[in-house]
Amino acid sequence: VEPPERRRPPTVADIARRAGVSTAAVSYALSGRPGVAAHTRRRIRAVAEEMGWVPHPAARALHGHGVGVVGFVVAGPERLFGVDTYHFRLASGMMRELSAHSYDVVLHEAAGVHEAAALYRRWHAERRVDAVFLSTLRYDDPRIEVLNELGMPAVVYSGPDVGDLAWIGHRKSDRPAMAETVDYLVGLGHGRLAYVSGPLDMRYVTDRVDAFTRACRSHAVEQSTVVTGDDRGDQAARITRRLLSRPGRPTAVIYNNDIMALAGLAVTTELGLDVPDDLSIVSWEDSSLLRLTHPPVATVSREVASRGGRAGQALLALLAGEPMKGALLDPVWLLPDRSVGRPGARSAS
Amino acid sequence: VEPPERRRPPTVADIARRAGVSTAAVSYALSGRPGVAAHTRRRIRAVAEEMGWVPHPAARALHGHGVGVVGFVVAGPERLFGVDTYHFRLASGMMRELSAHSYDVVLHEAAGVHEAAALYRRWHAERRVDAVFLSTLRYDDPRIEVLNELGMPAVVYSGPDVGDLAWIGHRKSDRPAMAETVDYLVGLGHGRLAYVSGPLDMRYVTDRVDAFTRACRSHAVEQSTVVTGDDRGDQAARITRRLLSRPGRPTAVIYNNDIMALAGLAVTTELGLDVPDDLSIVSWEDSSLLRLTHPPVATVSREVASRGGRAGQALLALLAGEPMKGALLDPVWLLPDRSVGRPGARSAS
DNA sequence: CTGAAAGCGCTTACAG
DNA sequence: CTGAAAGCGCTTACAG
Repeated sequence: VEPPERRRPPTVADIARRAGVSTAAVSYALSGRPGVAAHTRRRIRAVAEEMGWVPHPAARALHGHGVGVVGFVVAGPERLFGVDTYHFRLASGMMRELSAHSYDVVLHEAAGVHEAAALYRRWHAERRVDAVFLSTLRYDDPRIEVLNELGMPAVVYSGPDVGDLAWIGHRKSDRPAMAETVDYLVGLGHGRLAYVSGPLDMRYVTDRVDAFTRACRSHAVEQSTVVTGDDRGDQAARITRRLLSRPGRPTAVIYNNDIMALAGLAVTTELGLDVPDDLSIVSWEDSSLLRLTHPPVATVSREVASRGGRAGQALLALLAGEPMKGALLDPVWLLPDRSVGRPGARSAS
Repeated sequence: VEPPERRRPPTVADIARRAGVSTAAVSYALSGRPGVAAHTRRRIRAVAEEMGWVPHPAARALHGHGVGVVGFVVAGPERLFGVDTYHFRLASGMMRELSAHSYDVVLHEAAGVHEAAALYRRWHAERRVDAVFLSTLRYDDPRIEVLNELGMPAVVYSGPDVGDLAWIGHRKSDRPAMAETVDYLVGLGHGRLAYVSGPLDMRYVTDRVDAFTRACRSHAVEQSTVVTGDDRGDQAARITRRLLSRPGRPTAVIYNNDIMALAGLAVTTELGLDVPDDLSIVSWEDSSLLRLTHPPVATVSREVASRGGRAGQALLALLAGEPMKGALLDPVWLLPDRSVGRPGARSAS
């Protein structure tokens, strides 16, 4: 057996020599731009094909062409990596769309939005990516500023209010879905509702909180509670324990994500309470985890990967230079399941 | 509003002009190699710093230097992406290690090992990555062959039997941990054990199956069952239902991952059985999910991200040209929890 | 329509 | 120790 040597791949010069033309002719022929006769083009392409030629991206990048890479920085907090799968699912959908067009996706974790912004600067200086995707917008998000300053092509997952950057998102963020969820619970007879939220510096969280509060007020529910969570399951468990062990405990709880809902469900069961008779449980952003629990948990939104796919399409449009300002995602709604019912149904019947 | 312009970053020529030296002097000064006087070097570096110079990776790549990117292809099956978080956690640990050394990580999903091998060919031809990380080895894995043929630097997560490629892994794969787990369960009095495995084309799976079978045989347990799963929760639920509804049902089940264990736990509870009195449950590769369930589930291995970190270190060694053939990971063992107990403890007490 | 030439930003032998 | 020059693989005005 021969030693596995990295064979030197053929260059345009090799092709030019073999085809008996100049490297410029090869370049024009291969790029598909006018400048060579049709038959010359055919011949050059045949030679290139035969020699297994593939363009060297570094050489192309030197001429201002893209490097064929899109970056996605997941901005902390660090303790969530590998627990909350939300961003990975988003990335997964995005990758599928982009890789079909030969784009690679660089995934990066940053401890926070400032670290993410610093990374954008480095990526820009080193020309490592052609565009970035950005999600989970904060208030006064420093990333937006930096991207605008650098003139770095970007798609932001948010509402239509991110300055000049392109975006995808829902028309009124998560407000309509939250309002509808509260309507549904109230319609079932729930009078004491709680929302265990995510961190309040996230814009989508305050949107949900606000919609929750408004909807509860408009229905004049007996009691509405918002508890600020940190998206972690163990904290959600502690919060749930506290909520359920006080008098006038809620009859329905909405959790910010599936890990939290899972933890809430476990605590409820452990306390000897029944779901949904004693407590109805609703979650957001499910990863299909909650269809495996007993009982399965109702969730507002599931198809995270498909939203990542839409992000990928938006990025492709942007990179192709197409006019691309914003794209609305399909609205999400509560999908009821056995974790939700009329309060006290068992004891009542 | 002005269109956001991409400012032209400074080049070595800019620095040379400003410092009054040649571009060669700049290159030597910046690379840290001999060729310029110490004070010249200092001055040039100061100018570079002041101008915010960062090397253009494409230009460096043209000289045979690496592009500063490591690739990790997760090879199917597709339906698992975004559900099983194992590879993401592995990638997360790897990223942390590599990004500290300014390497980016390209994550890619492929439908299977042949698709992954094809992607390696493209990456090699396009010089997109300096090295790859490869996990979840199959039998006669085509990826190994292709990587050897291309002479592409790679670290394989496996045992020490991958030809000339570098590897990380456990000395005897997962065999010792599985054997110890069976010992532990038998020691508690379990006589009917089941292992709900992953797909049998994975080498680590057959290692676990083999160790399970041997250990059960050596203890002469009354009954040992291996059911081949596909790593999905819904299938694990069906398997568990079948296992538990037949006479002589197992008293302890080992699941191949945490999603399967979660589903198994839910089915057991739904059937009105108690964990651990009626059934003890053990899982593998937990993402901390199983510390949130009721009861929390005993798992064999948890620190997946830290193993990804070790992979990252191995890759860095390889890329630095250090002699790097193999590295052993810390052994993993069963961490008992409340999902495991003596069979029939409650009825007995 | 075609070719010779310069250039992208960096590195590296090669003379001084 | 230093500088002028060539080159990595490709692209793109610019003459013919």
